[in-house]
Amino acid sequence: MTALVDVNNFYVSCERVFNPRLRGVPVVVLSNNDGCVVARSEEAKKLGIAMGQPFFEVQDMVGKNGLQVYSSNYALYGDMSARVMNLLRQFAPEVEIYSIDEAFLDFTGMEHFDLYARALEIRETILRCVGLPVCVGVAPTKVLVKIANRLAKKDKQGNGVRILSGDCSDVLKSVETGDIWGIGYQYAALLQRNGLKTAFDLAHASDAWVRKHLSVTGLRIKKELLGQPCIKTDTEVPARKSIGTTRSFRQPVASEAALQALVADFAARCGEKLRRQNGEASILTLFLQTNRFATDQPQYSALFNVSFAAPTSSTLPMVHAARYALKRIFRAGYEYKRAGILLSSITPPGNGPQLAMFDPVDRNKHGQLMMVFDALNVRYGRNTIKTGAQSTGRQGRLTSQCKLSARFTTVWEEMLSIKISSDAAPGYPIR
DNA sequence: TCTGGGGTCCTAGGACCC
DNA sequence: TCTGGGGTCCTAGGACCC
Repeated sequence: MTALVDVNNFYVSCERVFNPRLRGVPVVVLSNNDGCVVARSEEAKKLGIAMGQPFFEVQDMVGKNGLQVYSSNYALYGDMSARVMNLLRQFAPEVEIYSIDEAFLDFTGMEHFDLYARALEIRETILRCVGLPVCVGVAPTKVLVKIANRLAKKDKQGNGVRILSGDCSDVLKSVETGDIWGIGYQYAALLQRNGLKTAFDLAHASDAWVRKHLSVTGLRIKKELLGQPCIKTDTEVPARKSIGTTRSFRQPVASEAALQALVADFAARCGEKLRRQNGEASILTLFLQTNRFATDQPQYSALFNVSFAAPTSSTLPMVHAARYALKRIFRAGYEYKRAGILLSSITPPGNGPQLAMFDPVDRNKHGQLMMVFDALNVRYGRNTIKTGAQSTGRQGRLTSQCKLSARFTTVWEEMLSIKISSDAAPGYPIR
């Protein structure tokens, strides 16, 4: 058996831990650029706000319905997530951290325990120690445990725990195909066209048909619905196969000079992420896009790959490659809305392909330099030291964050302070 | 006016090898 | 008329996840 622990409305719940006034009222958290809604409280869902909906479409609810709005605060959410994951490790020998707010727990061999009581204990522990509400599903396969967790969340009268075992036919008949983990919008439409409406229908379709139309991934989902585990629990944190830094700009950017600085910033950020996982990359990709929603404006999008002579983790050749790539694909006369840098073909140090006889980058020198870069930037804050090609920070913010809460748990100066009056706590010394 | 960011896996097709 | 078999690697594109 496998358990899935998932924090309810994670980003919103994190904000509520430090601001109890947000409880019981509609709250949403926005995506990076304050563009889309990425988390909603139950009250916000009831107002009809959809996941991924552009914020400007619901903005009038701020005044009309008392909607509370927050920019995403990844420093806070990342730290809260780490606290939850640490607590979960005491409940199972193997924990797979699947995303920032959910984890699979391997319950193999625990079938003779009271799994329901154990799931309840997980829920109570997380709530008591971190202040976050979670739901727990338990089932024999990952696809089924996703369904169990979803049912636990949907049942408002229940206590946040749902166990699926034995014959699940009735449950599967109540689940629409689009609500199955791994069946997205396109596959759900395809299944619908072919008369498969529920998880039960998919589970009993022929293997050959599923394989043909939904590829091997679909076939695995089908078997998991029948209780045969096909998707392994992976507790090792896998090294990333690609690393990217991409941004949509609040104001479109037309000048090549401004883009040169921005792509240098993205490349430098990618280098930091790559070094954190102790990898080297062989390929750098730059892409540029105009605003695809502005259909009345001329559209252009392009992508350019640069291969390094030898795999590298140094920011300097990355910045150089990014600027070179921009020179190759930049076209004047367009308003660029989005750009990004991707690193790929990532290998452990010294293991990647070398494409040239001589590596133009002095590995030792760059290695030491980057250690100093990273140490300074960790100690004194991001971009304390950077390459001359990067932006100077004087151009003003390119992205916007309208309402960012404090980094309550990771920055001393932003820690929550509480005033206690002597009337509120008679008999206790006030500090 | 306004529309995120960061990933993974799979498939088809082309180029190339012996 | 008729034109092999068995591979690898790469890329682009499509699907999905949170």
